[in-house]
Amino acid sequence: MSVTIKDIAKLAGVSHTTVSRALNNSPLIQEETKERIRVIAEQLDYTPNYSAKSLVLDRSYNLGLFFTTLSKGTSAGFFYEAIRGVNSVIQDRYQLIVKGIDDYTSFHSITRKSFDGIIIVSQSDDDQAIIDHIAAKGIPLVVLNRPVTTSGVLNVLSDEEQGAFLAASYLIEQGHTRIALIEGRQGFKSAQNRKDGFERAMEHHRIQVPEAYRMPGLYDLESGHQAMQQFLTLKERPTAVFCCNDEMALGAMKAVSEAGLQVPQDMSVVGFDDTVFAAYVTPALTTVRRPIEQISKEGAVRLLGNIENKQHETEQLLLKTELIVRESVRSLSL
Amino acid sequence: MSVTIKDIAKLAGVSHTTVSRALNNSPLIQEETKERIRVIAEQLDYTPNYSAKSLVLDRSYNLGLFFTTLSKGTSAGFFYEAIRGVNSVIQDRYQLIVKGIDDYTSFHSITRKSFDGIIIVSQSDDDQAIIDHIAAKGIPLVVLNRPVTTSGVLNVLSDEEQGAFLAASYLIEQGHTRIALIEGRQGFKSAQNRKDGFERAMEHHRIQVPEAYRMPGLYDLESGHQAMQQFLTLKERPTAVFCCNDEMALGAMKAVSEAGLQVPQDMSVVGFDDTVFAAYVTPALTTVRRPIEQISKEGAVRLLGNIENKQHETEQLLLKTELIVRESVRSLSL
DNA sequence: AAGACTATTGTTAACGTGTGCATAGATGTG
DNA sequence: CACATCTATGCACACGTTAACAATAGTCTT
Repeated sequence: MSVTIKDIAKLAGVSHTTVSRALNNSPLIQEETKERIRVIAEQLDYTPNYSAKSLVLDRSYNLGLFFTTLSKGTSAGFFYEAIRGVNSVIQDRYQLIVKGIDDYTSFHSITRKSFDGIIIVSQSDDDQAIIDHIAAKGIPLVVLNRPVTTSGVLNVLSDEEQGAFLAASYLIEQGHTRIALIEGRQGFKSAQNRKDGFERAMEHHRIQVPEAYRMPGLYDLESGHQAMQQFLTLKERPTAVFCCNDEMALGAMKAVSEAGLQVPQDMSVVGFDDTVFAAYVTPALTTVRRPIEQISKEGAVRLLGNIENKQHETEQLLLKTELIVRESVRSLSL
Repeated sequence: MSVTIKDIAKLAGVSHTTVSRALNNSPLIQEETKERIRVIAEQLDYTPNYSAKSLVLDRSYNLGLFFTTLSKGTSAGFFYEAIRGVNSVIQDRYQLIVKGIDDYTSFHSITRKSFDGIIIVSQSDDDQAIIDHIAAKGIPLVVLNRPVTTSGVLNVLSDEEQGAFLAASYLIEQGHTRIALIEGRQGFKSAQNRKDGFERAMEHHRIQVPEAYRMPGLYDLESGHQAMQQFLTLKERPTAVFCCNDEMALGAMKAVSEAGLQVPQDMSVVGFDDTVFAAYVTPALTTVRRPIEQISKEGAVRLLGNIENKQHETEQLLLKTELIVRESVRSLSL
């Protein structure tokens, strides 16, 4: 049996209502009464029953943090940074409930009663279904990492198209003209954005990219590895490869060294994400940094604001990406 | 306003009691009545209010997944695999609440009412305080990744001492005698276990490790990098370095190549954990694999069993580690 | 000093669900 | 046919908390 406000009330010789008010620091209660009740609560090691609170206050104290998938395709570093960012903001005001969207067989159980607010770290257009569901239920929602136009939904993301443009342009500025592309996972919005930025840079500088210089990828080490192996068999090899994330870049670099070649002397490589190990591989990887932790922090802050003020500040926040030049690209212009 | 069992009752012309029983598939209710009620519930898009259920059933439907820290020292891959493992087991029966133990200012709010069970992924002896608290409250608990003897607490971990022994012995078998150690983060149990395994191998083969061959580390890239830089300044350098995790090994390898030397020709390196990138760095890293995802799955399965059967199967499950030989160690015995 | 007002506390109902007990009807039994 | 038994349902209360309203005592005003 756990201790309730009624137990406290009995000991303090007051009604349980007074105890409730005292513990919630209501101005209605005399200061000395409050103090007396607080002391007793402390002694009894009282903890409020949050189920009861939730029932009457119509708040769950739960915040959902949903990823497109937990089981496939989400990179560990991304996942980690996102949770860290959100966690650092919510502190102990809410419980953080982590879920993979693809684990839901039905969105039925997602209601106003079970979540005070939801953060979706979205990697795929397929997430639109759950976004619509949540918006329809009127649950405060912020979508991170992917642009979204649903009305009433907050949106925080980085400008990945611009980042890819930067990286691809950098390759061109270093004198490369035979440039290949390893694409991201099919269906992930980021894959499309990064490819778009790449294409724009190519068109802008009037560089042709033959079909053989394009390979699909899955955002993992192995697919980057395979794609680069493919490029290395070509008669006229590319001199540089733009990889849509760092993990594929690492896999690609592995393939280069296995073939007895060197990065960047024989092949230049750029990645995307600036994961923690990018600076530590040899050669250090030139890549694009996007502020995931900042995105998730901003998202959480905005969500909390939205929950508490009820005001729908429906704006999209676009954070800039940054090219991090290291050692994996050779300059051909000298 | 959301729909409740009373709304359904009104439409079905029965009492809310009957609706409650019908939806919980009680044998007391006639089959056709059940069906009629189910249809109406479906039409109204009824979802039970879990706060109310929790209040009366005294179950929270929450499972806590606590890490020693979210903000410092936990590696992304470790974190990711642990969450995946647990998530794959619980499916939709419970909500998974992720927290960092160091975010708690007080354990006061951790009660039977707020968690049906808790999984602690423990990396430090300091976690004993929260373990004691949870055990005292009588909440079903499983501790992963670190040995624990508290009575009534389930425990699943890998035998890291043995893994480190394997790896260190392997270095010796390859003919190395000047072997250095980069230790794990101070206070983390794994750091102690791995060091112990290393020491045991050295003693077993009667190999002396001078003080200059031991450096503290923080489990991150940078500390591995610094430690190796230190070793490289020594007059009589080690020929091999045992790093207490892969990230430090990667940092160490970086330092070697920065010094114009090569792994494994000039310096052999072994890591620990077999993180995803271990196979893809150049040279591929020889390391020790421990089954984190399996540990977290086993842990979750046992916890659920414990919650539902109430039987305390207080056993410790020790999973074996495995040496993964790749290319980062040179054989001196030829 | 009577009425109005204020400060503090208590009474009671409500949130949505589950369950022990009562009840009514149906069925069986000798 | 009287009684026991069984089946299906309803009634009333409980879980722990908050909040609208009521009540009491004290203070102020004129």
